[in-house]
Amino acid sequence: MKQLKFSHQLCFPIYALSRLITSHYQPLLGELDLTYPQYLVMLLLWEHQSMNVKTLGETLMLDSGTLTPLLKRLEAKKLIKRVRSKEDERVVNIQLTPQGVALEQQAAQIPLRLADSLGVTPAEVQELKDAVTPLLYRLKPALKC
Amino acid sequence: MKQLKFSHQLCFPIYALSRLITSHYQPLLGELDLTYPQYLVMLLLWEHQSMNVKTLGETLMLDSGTLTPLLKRLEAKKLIKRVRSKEDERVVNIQLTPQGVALEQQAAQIPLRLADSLGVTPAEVQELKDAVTPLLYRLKPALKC
DNA sequence: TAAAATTAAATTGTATACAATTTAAATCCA
DNA sequence: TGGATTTAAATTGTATACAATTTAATTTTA
Repeated sequence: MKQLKFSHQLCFPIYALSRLITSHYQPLLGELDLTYPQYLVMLLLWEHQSMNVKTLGETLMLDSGTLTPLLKRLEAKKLIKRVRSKEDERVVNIQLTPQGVALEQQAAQIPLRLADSLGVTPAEVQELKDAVTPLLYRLKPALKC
Repeated sequence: MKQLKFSHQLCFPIYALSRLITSHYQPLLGELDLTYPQYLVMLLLWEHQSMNVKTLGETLMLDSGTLTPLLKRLEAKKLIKRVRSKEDERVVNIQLTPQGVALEQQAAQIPLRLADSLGVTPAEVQELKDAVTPLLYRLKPALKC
């Protein structure tokens, strides 16, 4: 059945490439004792200082079922604090601790080291981003979240 | 720190798009009681009849820690059989049951229905595959597996 | 305004992923 | 040939993902 041939599948290369890139991050992030999703959260906090769980979830396209335990692990490592909002008790704000702020210095070289590990040129990176990003944000509204 | 800006990250769009596409597969695969990685295994078996765990792992870039429990679940659903090779007792061959063979008919419309769900044109699909696939197979040898 | 509906997190349960180790079988080679 | 090495799966343990439900707080609205 031609349409079910494995090599015809679009999705597999994206699924496999995602895991492959993550595996290249792993030794770099391991030096900081972070996983890749934890690193994404830290990137957002370094940029925005404080975000709540809902906003983190919208940006990363992850739900509270994934984020709550992940954030508890970052809290256990003393990189963040989880603070319930005074104005709206349903909301939990995530803030960096001094250790969380300080970790940014150690992370500074990761993007360059990752590109080196992958052996990709800036042009290739841009081409790939240009191919993937529009589809991602066109599809995103279709999600329930 | 400019290089750590979230919007500059290459990897996130690929990571998020992979999960987003999988979420579009989910309702279609749910009709067959399959997950996306289980569907990938079934695609390979429909094409090749029999594959061992190692070959499945090389093709899907998954290790036995992922595949062994996944294959046990497919076996519990009576879609496959796990048969230890007579020639080499270390090898486990995966074979389709009659139910596993029959499921291909029910899966026939999934690729078209997925493309419809994503709202992508064949040209867009091809462009994306062309951007992703070369990098995937260039990076693959760097993996230990 | 008080019950109904909505919202934000947390919780529960299932299924990947993957590192690291273990087990058992096959192969190497001194 | 027989111990050392290698190989294929399985196992163990940790960390995502995500559907579905629950809990608690806020907002809507009759």
